[in-house]
Order: sequence, then C-alpha cells, then structure tokens
Amino acid sequence: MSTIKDVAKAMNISIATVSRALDGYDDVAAETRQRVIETAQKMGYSPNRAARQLRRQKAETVGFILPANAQRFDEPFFMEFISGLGDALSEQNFDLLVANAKTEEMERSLYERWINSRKVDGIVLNRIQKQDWRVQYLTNANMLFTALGKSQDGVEYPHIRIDGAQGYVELVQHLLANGFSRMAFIGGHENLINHIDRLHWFQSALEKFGIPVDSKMCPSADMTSTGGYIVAGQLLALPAPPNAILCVNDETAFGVLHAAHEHRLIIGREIAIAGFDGVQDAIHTEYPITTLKIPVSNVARQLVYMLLAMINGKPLAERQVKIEPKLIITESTGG
Amino acid sequence: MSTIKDVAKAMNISIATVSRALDGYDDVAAETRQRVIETAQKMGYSPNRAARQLRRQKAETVGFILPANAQRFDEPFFMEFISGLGDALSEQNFDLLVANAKTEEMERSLYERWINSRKVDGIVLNRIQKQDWRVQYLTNANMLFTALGKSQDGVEYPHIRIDGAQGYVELVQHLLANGFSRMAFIGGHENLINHIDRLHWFQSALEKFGIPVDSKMCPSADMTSTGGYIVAGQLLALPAPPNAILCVNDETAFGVLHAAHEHRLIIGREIAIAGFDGVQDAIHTEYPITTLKIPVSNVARQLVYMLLAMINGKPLAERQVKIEPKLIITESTGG
DNA sequence: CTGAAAGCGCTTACAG
DNA sequence: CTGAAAGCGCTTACAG
Repeated sequence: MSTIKDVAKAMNISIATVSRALDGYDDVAAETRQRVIETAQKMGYSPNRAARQLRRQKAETVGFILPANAQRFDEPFFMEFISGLGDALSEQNFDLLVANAKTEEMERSLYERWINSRKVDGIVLNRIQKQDWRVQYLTNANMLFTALGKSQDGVEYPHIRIDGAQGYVELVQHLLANGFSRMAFIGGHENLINHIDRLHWFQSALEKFGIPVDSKMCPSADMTSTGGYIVAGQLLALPAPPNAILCVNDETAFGVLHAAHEHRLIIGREIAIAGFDGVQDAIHTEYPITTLKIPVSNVARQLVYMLLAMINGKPLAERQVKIEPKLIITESTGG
Repeated sequence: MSTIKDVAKAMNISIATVSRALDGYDDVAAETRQRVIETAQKMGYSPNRAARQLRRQKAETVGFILPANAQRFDEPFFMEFISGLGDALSEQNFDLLVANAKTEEMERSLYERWINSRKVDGIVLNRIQKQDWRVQYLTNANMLFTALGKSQDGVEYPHIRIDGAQGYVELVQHLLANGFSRMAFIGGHENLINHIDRLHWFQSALEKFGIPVDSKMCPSADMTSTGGYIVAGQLLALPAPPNAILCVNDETAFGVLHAAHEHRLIIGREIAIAGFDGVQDAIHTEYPITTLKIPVSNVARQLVYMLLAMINGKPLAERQVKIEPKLIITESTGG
C-alpha cells in the first residue's frame, strides 16, 4: 500500500532516515526512531521486498524442493519438516519457497531458475543419496545449502546426520529379550544414505550380539507400504521365515503389518515389526509400531539456523551435527 | 550470475532488445530473438526476480499458510494440496510461498507482511470457516484469493465447493444394504464449513431414507484420531450403541477404528466405519476405510488456475466450482 | 525493428 | 544525527 516516500512525507523527513530508523541503525535519534516506527505501523508500511532485495542483493528467502516421490510416502515426515523450516525462517523474517518436482530434470531446472534469478539465498536438502547430484550442482553453482544427511561426493558441507547405531543396538536387544531372534531387515532405495546407514546399523547390532547376518534376510523394497507388503510376503513365505522384521522407514513397516495380518500372525507375539522415523500419524492408529523416532521438526529448524548463519556470513558453531533417534517401544514388538 | 547487461554486451545490442526478445514480444527480429535466447541460455541468464518484480509491480508468487493445526492432523491432505499448488504454479513460472502459523495472531501478521511488502500477488485459502476472518481481511486489503470452501461472511469470492450430498446418500444406502441402520456421525469444529456441510449431508441422507435423526448420535470431536477414539468410546458405551459411525474426516475414523478394535468389535461386520477426504496413507495400511474421496491435488490446481486468471486480469469462466467426492467402499463398511 | 532513458522502492556510503 | 544522491537489474513507453 504505502511506500517509504509516503511515510517520509507524512513526517517531513527524508526517506533515508525512515529506512535507517526502521532497520535499527543506531545513528538515529531515539525520538525520531520512535516516531518513525509509530507512523509506519499506523500507515501499514512494510518495506517492499523486491526493492529491498534488489538493493541488498539478498532474497531473504530459502528454498526447499519436495522430492518427486514425496507424494507417495513419508508424507508426515515432509509435512513436519516443512513446518519446522517455515517456523524457524519466519522467526528471522525469512520466507520459505517451496516447489515440488516430478522428475529429476524438473528439479534441476527449478534449482537453476532459483539460482540464476536470485530467488533464494540458500537451499535445504533432504533424502540425501550416496552420490547426490544436488550436492555437486549447488556446490558448483556456489549456492549455500544445508542438508539432512551427508553424501559421499567428496564435498564437505554443513549437515545434520542421524546416528542410529546405538538405537539399533537397543532395538535388537529389546527384540532378543522378547524372544525374537530371527530378524530380517527390509531396506529401501540402495543409493539412499538412509538405507545404507540403517542397514549397516542393523547388521552391526546383530554382530554385536553374535547373530550371523544372512543377506537373504535383508531384501530391499521401495520405502512405500505397498513395497513393504510385497517383500514381507516373500519373507514370510521362506522355509524359515523371520519372526522379526525391521524396516528402513515406518511406511514400509505399515505394509509389513498388513502382510503379517494376512498371514494370521499375532503382531507382537508371533512376529515383531519395527520401523524408523517415528512419524506415526497419531497415537490412535490401529497398531502403533515400534520405531526409532527422529525429532523432525527440530532437525529442520537446526538446518535453517545453520543455513541462516552461513547466509549472514557468521561462523558456524558446528558444521556437522549428529542426532540420535529415540527408540519408541510399542506392542508391535511385544511392548 | 549474469545480468541482462552481460548478455547485451556479449551480443553488442541493447538491454532493451534482450529483454524484449526473452519476453516474447513480437516486435523483435526473429533472428535476433533466436540469438538472444541462445546466448542467454549459454550464459545461464535468468532475469533477476527482484528487479523484474519491482519494475512490473508483480511478485509472480502465490502464498499459502498452513493452518496452525495442520501438524496435528490432515497431514496427507495438506501435503497433497501443497503439491498440487506447487505443480500448477511452476507450470506458469510462478512461485509458491509457504508459511505455517502457530496462532491466529501469527497468521494475521504473516498475511499483513506479505500484503504490505508485496511478497505475493494472491493467496489460496483452505479449511474455510462459517465466519472466516481471513476472507474479511483479504477482501478489505484488496488481496486476490481463492479458497476451498465458501464462508458465510456475505462476501462473494471465487472458490471451489465440495458437494457431498449425493455421496452421503450413496454411503447411507450402502450401509443400509449391509444391515447397518443405527448410524452415528462424529463431527469436528462446529464453525468449520466442512463440519457443517458434512453433518448436514448426513442428516439429509438419513431423512431421505426415512431414518429419524438422533442428535445424541451426532457428537463432535476435534478432527484428530485421538478425538475420534474418545468420542467413539462414548458412543459405544451408550445403552443402544450405533453399529455404523461416519466421520467428518478420515483422521477421526482412524481413531474410531482403534476404539472399535478395543471394544472387540469386528470391523465391517459388527460395526461399520467411514471417513471423508480419501487421503489414506496408502493402500496397505491395516484397515483401509470407506471414505468419500476428494481429488485434492486437482482441487489445488484449479484454485491456482482461478487465482492466476484473476492476477492476470482475465475473466473467470466460473467463480464457483462444485466438486463431488467419490465414494470408496472398503471392508470397513462390509466391503 | 532497435536503442536511450525513466523509474519501480529501497539501502547505504558520503557529506555535512 | 540527517539528507541528497547513486544504483541494484530490470521493463516499457517513446522516439527514431
């Protein structure tokens, strides 16, 4: 509605003074500042973002692209993640630009547009892969970013890493205590860091308890509940089926639940089922599953804090943050 | 990286011509245009958004605020909604600004900031209430918006309306055919249009089949699965409990499922359960519930198309679009 | 068909 | 402590 000129004119001072007063410079008379703030408030003045961005050469905006497949699974995860990003950003008067890409090509061209047109000052990444073109691309383009997960591209970048090694030890111990010793692990896309890490933690935990690792017991699905359902069906049809199925994510575990149900197995007694992420819809879904819970919203917030520090040219306290998931035990593994 | 000047200099032409060539004006020599496009592409030039916005007085951005409570329920709904918005917008080179408000106050100040600082050209609204301050606020502020749902503020605005009257008739008929005649309805927040409409359709459908409406059978919960669980527990403890429970949304129905399970009722035989929205996580959740499915993503797309037409000053084909949900029958109501 | 120039609304050295 | 002025990178009437 109103511009800085309107405010200046209304007060008979220069636009420079209005600008400085509003931006908190300390070389403005306290009384002047006070009057400017009041007048701006009254007139509903807020600096035009485009003009400010153009002048400051900063967008005050952070971008996040929903991976192509986010619609199909991990919805609660992304929802919570976006909420966390939005929260932390709006605290700092930054905005969150969101897009969703159907294909990798679209994703790439979105990044390109954002970067070339200076729409964003930084980007937050998710679902990192072992080799991740986004890491390479953003690094080459000199675009600041933080990520949940560390790729293996030989690029060092600020990130948050989930460390579930100890969590898996606790989970396996819990399963053993409840008499579930034939454990299987249903993984996901093999290039996903989440898959690689979680499978590794699972196998290490087995070894720690002296249980041999059987690769036939570690099939991969596609991280959807449908995938979990199909692969669980195969596992349960084995001559010596597992009596515990751990999953790379909760969604897969939901499918396993369904398959076990069809096989007329009593969940938590004849078979144990566990997931990962802890983004259960709510407490009152039919079978709450045992899971390793990630504080998704906090993770997102922290990624924003790190990114904003970088954008503002401040030194980062830590470039690598480690977060341990928390084991949530429910009746799906015998309570 | 590069600006319009760089491109112009590289080609020895004026920036005006570069701008016109790239923007598709027809008063540019075809050959010049071709060369400009190639050069821009090669140099990775994309017009600086802030400069363009400032000059054009348009943000080429649409805003959407996640309601304060979105974290707690309806996650898949919002996820799909946002995806639909993002899709349709990026097709037109528009961006989607997303924020989430914890309180109504925060939400209001976010809108205020977006409007006063010209961050967005239009806004999409969701979860419309009977009296909706947002409708009033945006109308007064002269900000363009479209919404899923029509409030009763006496303001006429372009919107999409879900019409489930026929769907409820089909659902009630289906339940009767399967022998479920004592029907209850668990509603939600009483000022929500969704609640008001759906309860009304339910009662009309009952009347249509000559079933008396019992207000004790129409309690309200809070649209979460926990709320559904609690209220279903109360219904099932009645002297003459219902044998069918219809819910204002799927989330509530999930809680009902849990409660029925605890009461040792066989779902789909001893009790029928139905939801609304059709945003089931996936096919292989434990009990897929009968629901009235809304094409969420399409709805979001259409809201964007309407909004963009308004932003571009084009006439709207329809200012009021009606969409009918589709009845999805599963074993939760006897298959 | 092309170019020179104005101006969108800010912020920020610079001068006083 | 305050103001005049430059300039961020575009788009678009206007002139030729």
